[in-house]
Amino acid sequence: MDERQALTSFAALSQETRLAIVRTLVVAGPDGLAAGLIAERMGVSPSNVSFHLKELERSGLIAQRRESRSIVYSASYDALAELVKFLMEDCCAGHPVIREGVQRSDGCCKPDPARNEGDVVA
Amino acid sequence: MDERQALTSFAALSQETRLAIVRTLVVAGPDGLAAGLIAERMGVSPSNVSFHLKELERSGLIAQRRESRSIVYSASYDALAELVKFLMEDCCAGHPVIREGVQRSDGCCKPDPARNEGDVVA
DNA sequence: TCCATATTTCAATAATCCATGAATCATTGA
DNA sequence: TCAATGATTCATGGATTATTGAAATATGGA
Repeated sequence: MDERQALTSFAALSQETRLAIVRTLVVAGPDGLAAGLIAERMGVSPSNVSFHLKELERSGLIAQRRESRSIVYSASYDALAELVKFLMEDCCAGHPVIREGVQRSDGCCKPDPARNEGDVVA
Repeated sequence: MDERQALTSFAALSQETRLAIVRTLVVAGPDGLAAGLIAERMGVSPSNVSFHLKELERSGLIAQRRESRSIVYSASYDALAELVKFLMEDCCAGHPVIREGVQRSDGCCKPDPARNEGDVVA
């Protein structure tokens, strides 16, 4: 991920509705959600959600596909991972303290003892 | 980190000059850099850098201290780690795929065998 | 105290972003 | 083809953000 894309990704995530959309789509999974459903869940107008969805798509954080009459949006897991990576690398570059802080506190980066071979960290 | 702070942090990082400042301060380390030096390195006017520094401080990503005539800014590693964590948790919540992607590709989350006890973390 | 340095604050302007509602486009089924 | 559905686009107005240069504030040394 280049800086330009990171900037637009950060901009995309800096708006309440858009952050909520991304969180919702991440939870929704690869099947995604139709624009109308998203608008309903967010409690915003169709044209407004369309505006934000376009912004998110421009950043690459979500993808769209047409499905009959609906346009279905889904989270781009790759882009999200790339963004985390970008942030981590910038941080790690200067100070390992940060990545340690991340690894330590939430279990997200900690190797899960329950998981077996094929684990990423191993 | 609550959502409100994540939003302002993303907003802070969504501006080219500010992202550059953060990267520079992370590399600079805990000693930080004086505002004037930052302005010089970024190639922007003192008043403009002051505007952006205030924005970054408001988000909590950097901290300031006075040192004689200078005001010295430094990266807030805690806040940066919290932000990465926020992004990771939101991602991980819905899809482990993302954290896997992050862990796998850059070695940032991999424990470094070369490092020995007494490293920053200890 | 007076001056120079380092930085911020302020005011004004330009630029960008967000919300709204009307109009338009694409798809489906009668 | 016509009407209905689902969604986007467009134009507008209001709000926030960014840039600039001048003025103000704080510190340290002569």
